[in-house]
Amino acid sequence: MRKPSSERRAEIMETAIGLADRIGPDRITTEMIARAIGVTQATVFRHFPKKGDIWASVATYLTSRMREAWDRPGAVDGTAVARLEGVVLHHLRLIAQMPALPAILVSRELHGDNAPLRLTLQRAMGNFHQRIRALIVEAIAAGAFRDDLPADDAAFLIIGMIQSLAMRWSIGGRSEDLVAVGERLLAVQIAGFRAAPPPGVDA
Amino acid sequence: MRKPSSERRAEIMETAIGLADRIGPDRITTEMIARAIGVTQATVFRHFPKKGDIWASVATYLTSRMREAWDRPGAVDGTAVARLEGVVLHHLRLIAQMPALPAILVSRELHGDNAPLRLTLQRAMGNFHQRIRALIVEAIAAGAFRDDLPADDAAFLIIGMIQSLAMRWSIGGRSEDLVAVGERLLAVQIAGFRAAPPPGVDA
DNA sequence: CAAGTATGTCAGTAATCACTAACTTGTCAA
DNA sequence: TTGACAAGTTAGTGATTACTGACATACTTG
Repeated sequence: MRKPSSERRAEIMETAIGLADRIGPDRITTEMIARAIGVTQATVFRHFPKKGDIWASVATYLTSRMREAWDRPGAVDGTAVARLEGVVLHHLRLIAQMPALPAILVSRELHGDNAPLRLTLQRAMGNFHQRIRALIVEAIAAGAFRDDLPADDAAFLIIGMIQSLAMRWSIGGRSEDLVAVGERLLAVQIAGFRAAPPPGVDA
Repeated sequence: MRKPSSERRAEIMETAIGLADRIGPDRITTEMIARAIGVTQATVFRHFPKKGDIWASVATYLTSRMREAWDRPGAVDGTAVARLEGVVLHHLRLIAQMPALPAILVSRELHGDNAPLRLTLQRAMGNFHQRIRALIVEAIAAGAFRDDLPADDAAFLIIGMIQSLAMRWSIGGRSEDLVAVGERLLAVQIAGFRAAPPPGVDA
């Protein structure tokens, strides 16, 4: 089963991503990848000189997939709030398709060894934050969100909701419908952003 | 340097927790632990027959420390909201003291191999959720939070805020003051819970 | 003080890992 | 058709890892 290198490389990356979900990103061996594909271990090294090169490629692949999801043109119309919901739910759908994503993004395989790679990932996450923050700012300007809402922190709350939901979903047996639960939590969070300022003090 | 086994065991566990922060829970070797303590590798195995036993002990140690933080009697007085803030900030202080905590809690070392251990951790997390949920219910009853707030989901939002903040703090250089940022984010989150129901529709 | 036991070291072992060199086979263009 | 290169295999290597058994030395208790 001979394949052109580009195909084989893609196959190796996809296999690594798939295994990362079940085994854990840091525990995958080149032998496992080779076995899953149906080639010998040495073949893996023909296409990726170092094992770390696989993860570097995976990282750029994942960041591009994420950017795709964030910048999709379909999310251009509608209110800012609707677009915010669109971006968040789209990201959740991406995670549902690729459950290893959160685990890979925080793995030492990517963060521990390789400094430029770490920067790439941090920049990607930063972009996500900026995107959400911009939508929140827009929603405030449109009067949908309270005008004393700190957009920066609010964006972190949204991202936190996504991340922790994904983690819970991953550690639990994936029994729930990730997107459905996310939709519910997002509604609660957005309701809090929408509401008028708190009436008074409580202490 | 001969020590009683209980002391040595504690020393090994603390060293493992400390190394988990810098190296990553899944990458720690018995050699690293031994070296850090100043004994030979074989000594580690005298006190923990299997390497996994170290992590099992660490897990019960961590869960008990967390329970301590959640159930501290000092948090009994004050309004429900004030106690909620107390519990959250106390948990953040615990993380600041033990930065490896989030990484250990989601590591495959604890979740992948050992099924009963996984249950212990899930139960601990569940307890935390219940604790926060109960405080939210109380705050709703007291009129501090809107009465249409779903306590279950709101508790998940709080926990998500903590977890993602801890993760960001860990991956970034720990440059920020974890507790201070947490206080700020928590205020935003709670403001959303307090506010009156959203005035209208946006689409 | 003597003896037993708890703690520690020394020196391994088998398994596993990333990675390599030499050789073979498929593919495609001249 | 053939020559050249791309893709795959075989059979290793040294390094690392969790773990073990035999021996040494400190404590402690009768």
